[in-house]
Amino acid sequence: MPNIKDVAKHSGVSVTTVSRIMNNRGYISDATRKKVYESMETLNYHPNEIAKSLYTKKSNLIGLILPDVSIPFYAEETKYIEEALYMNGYKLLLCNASNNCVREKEYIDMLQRHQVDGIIIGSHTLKLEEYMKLKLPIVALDRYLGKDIPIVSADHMQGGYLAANELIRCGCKNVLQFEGNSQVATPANDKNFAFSETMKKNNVNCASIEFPVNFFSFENYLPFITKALDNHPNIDGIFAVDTIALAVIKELLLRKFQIPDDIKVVGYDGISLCNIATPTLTTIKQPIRDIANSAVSTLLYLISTGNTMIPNDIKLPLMLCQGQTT
Amino acid sequence: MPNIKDVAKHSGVSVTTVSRIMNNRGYISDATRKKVYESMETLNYHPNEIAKSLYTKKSNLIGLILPDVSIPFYAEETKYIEEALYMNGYKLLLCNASNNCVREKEYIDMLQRHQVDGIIIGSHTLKLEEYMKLKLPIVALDRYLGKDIPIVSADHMQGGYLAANELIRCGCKNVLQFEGNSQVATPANDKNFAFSETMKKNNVNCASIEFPVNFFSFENYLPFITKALDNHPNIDGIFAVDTIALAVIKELLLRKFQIPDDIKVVGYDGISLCNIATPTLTTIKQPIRDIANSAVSTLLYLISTGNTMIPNDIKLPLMLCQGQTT
DNA sequence: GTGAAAGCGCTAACAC
DNA sequence: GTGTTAGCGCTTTCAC
Repeated sequence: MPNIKDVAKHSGVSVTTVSRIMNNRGYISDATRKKVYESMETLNYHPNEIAKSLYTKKSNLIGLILPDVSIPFYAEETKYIEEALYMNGYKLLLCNASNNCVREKEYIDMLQRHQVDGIIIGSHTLKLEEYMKLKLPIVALDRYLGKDIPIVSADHMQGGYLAANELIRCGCKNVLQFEGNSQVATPANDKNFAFSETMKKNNVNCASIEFPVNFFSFENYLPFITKALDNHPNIDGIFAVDTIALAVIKELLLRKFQIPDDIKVVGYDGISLCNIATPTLTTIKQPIRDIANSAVSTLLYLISTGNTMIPNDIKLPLMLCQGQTT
Repeated sequence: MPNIKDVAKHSGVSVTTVSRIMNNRGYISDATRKKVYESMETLNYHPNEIAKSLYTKKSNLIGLILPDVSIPFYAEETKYIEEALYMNGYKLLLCNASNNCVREKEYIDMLQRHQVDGIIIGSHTLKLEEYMKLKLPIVALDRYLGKDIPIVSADHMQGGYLAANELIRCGCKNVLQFEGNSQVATPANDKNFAFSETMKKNNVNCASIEFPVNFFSFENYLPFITKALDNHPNIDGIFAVDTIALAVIKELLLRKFQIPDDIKVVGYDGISLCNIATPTLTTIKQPIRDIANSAVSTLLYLISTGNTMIPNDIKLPLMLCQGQTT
């Protein structure tokens, strides 16, 4: 691989000049510029970002730590984050922490060694101190990682309210919600609080079932759901995140329930699959793209201000997406 | 951030000694080793991989170029690739080419500038020459990128055969398959060939419909599917990749078909959602994890041998996953 | 307008 | 066992 010296030699100028041309700094005569560009072309020169990073102390790399990209919600989030970073000249180092604290710690360490300019974290298996002692710019995706670490998330209070209202509108009197685990420190738990509060205010019976921590695999859902439905035979409305809602619907259809006649279902997240499922799922859609964009712009802001200006937490509005389950 | 010099000074040794300790090279007395480790701890030292990479000419970074991580199949593939890389001490730079040749070209250029040690490519929007002129180790994921670029994929001939046989077993006499676009140079097209050949041999009528290029968004599927079903009213079996199969099922149920009584459906890919859909989809499951592992080990092999030993293409076996649609 | 040279943080001869 | 030093490919100050 040719380097800047080769280009300089080939075009008969100094490395300084080549560097200036690459970075558009200082005055360069058109003749020189042209000559150098030609040399780059013929030599098939690719500037070495690593050498540049070493000097400038800027890698243009951003780490993204998630529990698991293969979960549809995270997969979509990742896509939009990558896109927003790309638009701003940054590249994405993807880390699947797999809800494993050893791995999450190793990833954070690795990202630091690789001199990433910042980290977006949507996982949370470590102690708050671990996050707070990092000297890097960090943005949390829907997680409470500690004081002074800005959070970007949907406005889950509003989300829970929207879900509750949809079931109330449909005349439900006896509902069941599947909650995320309350141990996980995430604003997303607000949706369940808002949901049951709204139900209470409207005199609707509301039972809640908490999912175990890190219960992400589809195979695990069904037995858990079966038991929940057995224990709550008289419900007429259900609220759960999309993937669980889809599994619930599956079980309900097996039990010969008519949806939405006998029982209504409202999902949460708004992953693309809701539209392709049968029946299509009524769901509260998180603004995945806006969340990604906000997370990226917040992080870039932190980077540009040297991580000293702490921006406010950001809460983005959700939307009801009407499907065939209500 | 402290550097190797600071550690050396703090522990009263030379940078060489510190470097040796970090890399476990040469003889070091236990006392020195202990002293240095302590200094690292107290200074909160993180070795700078960028400086190391500059010297060693090895970044331990691997680029992954895909059309779109948010597509479930790619999302799962990405997860396993990341995992396999992590196990081998490599990190993943994720690139969504979005079926856009300008972006794909920019990504390849960017990955080269960042000195990645290799690239896994599951996209294909550029000319073969563009891939072949790269001096980097490359592995193609289910794409023909050019001579001497090894391909890892499922054995799609077998896959198409399995799909056909399942429909034949169920007594189908008049089937329809949705094909990927034949313009895209991928071994995956083999499945459609094998499918129709097997049908022919068994005297089953087989119509084929080709999807437009880069037709990935769920919203686009339905009108296309509607038209296809209108044009083929008397079919009793359908073969399509999972996401399309799910959309087809949706439309069939809308038309009051009984599945599988009136019509059988076989999917392809075996994404996790097949199990959670209602009815669960019978599908030909690609060995996503094995593909990821093979792609990574092939790439690491190329890297270790200096990209000179061209390994054979790898074709991995698929499996029928029985669901409720056949 | 252009060049010489120092230095970013690390590794690896080579010396002792 | 440990230290001195050149150099990886780039940017930037300072000099002309």
